[in-house]
Amino acid sequence: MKTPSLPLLERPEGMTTHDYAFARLRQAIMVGSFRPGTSVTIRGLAEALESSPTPVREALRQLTSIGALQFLENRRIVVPRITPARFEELISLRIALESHAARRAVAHLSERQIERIVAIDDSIEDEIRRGDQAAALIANQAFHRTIYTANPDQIVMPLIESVWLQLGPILGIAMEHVTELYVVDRHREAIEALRRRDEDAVADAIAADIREGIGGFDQQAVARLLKLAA
Amino acid sequence: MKTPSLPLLERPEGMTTHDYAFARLRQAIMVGSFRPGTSVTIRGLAEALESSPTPVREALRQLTSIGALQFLENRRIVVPRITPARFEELISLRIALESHAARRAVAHLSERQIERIVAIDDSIEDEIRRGDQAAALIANQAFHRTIYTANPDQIVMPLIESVWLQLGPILGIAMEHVTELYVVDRHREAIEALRRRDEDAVADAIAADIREGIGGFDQQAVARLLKLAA
DNA sequence: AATCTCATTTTGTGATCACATTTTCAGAAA
DNA sequence: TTTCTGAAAATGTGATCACAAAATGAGATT
Repeated sequence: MKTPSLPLLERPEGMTTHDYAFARLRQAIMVGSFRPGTSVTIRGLAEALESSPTPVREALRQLTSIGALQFLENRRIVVPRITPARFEELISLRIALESHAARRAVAHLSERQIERIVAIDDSIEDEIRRGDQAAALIANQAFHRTIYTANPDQIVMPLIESVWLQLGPILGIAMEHVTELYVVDRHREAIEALRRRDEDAVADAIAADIREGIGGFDQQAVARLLKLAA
Repeated sequence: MKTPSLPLLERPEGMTTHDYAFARLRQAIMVGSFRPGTSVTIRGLAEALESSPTPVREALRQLTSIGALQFLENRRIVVPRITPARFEELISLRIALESHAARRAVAHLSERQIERIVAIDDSIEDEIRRGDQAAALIANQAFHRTIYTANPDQIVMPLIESVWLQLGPILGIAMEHVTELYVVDRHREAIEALRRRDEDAVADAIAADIREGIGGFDQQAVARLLKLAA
């Protein structure tokens, strides 16, 4: 049983072993380090994380709760496989959730926060120029997250991250087979709409950003990617 | 540390201790057995469930992943408190998620399934007549769940249930202070729309059902309920 | 060469225990 | 009466172990 390698992640002092395991595994899945269908073992990950089964098992259980992993009937733990239909569901769900979240964040965004969002958008382009796909992905998520979490009572962010996690594995495959990073996004448009406090325009820009970004893969392209994953 | 009492739940043969603990705790929270702000302990629940800390802790960790519980900084485990603003967020999120889910289920519903949904709707009225609030609540959830899960590739149901769970505690309080059960719902309207395969009408009926049901509480009413919970 | 059998190994599960932190609360001090 | 103090109790954490189920793989059989 080969255990996938885990990207490093700083461990803040005082963080419990369980929280660290959860954060590290979560990030690994989010950035596409695990292939769909990969199976992992508690003991294997415990060893990789230099800890013991108990906290790792708790982390894995949490990850299944948010759809990032799956405990099968035969007690095997696997990264869920993605079908073209499931992929399409995930994309349409992203659009529904994130337009909703963006719309409800508009009223809470200060000029200051909008400037921060602009800075994040610039950093995305930096990472793309540098060719660091994983960093660009993280920055792109930060762009979206910063908008949505401007709403202080927001409940939706964990749900959105759950969908991101479920898209992680296919994203990892896509990154491997794309030589040139796509630069197309609707971030400028979203920012302009934020400045105008135009909720409809913000929601539309976010929806278009998703649809034309990862959602832009047609069914054939997804099927091709998934074949590569088998 | 008084441990809240848990509604009984059948334990299928072969179900692991952890799965049983999770299912039982989840249902308890879903039907409002736990008050907002209540704190629970691992050992207390382990005793109530006649098992040991390990599987219970895993179940609690999962429940935090879906927003049903909260591990505080000081390591206390509590049922999240609800503010009027949070309540409003949850309702608007329910509407966004469930209209989306309903819309995407329409094409998959067979006549047969629609008849099953009608039967469930009848059973809701039975339970209301009988005065069994918890049973009516469960049946109402079954009504919604049956519609949404007609879509076989659906991803959204776990997210919807997460929102239901977060509404559970305030629902429990509401049930205690409402003598007569409200019978108003838009189920008939939704069923008619399903029969016509009218996606927009289905989405509208579901949205109205939520808005006029639990969502119908205005901020003042919610604040009053929450004061009762303190 | 393909399939079957069975012993070995691997793996998830759940109970237990030691430890450190937090909470509780009785008694002293102001 | 209120506040402070410190010892005892309660609690979350994580490592370990025994157990049962599942997976593995070598050797036998067809």
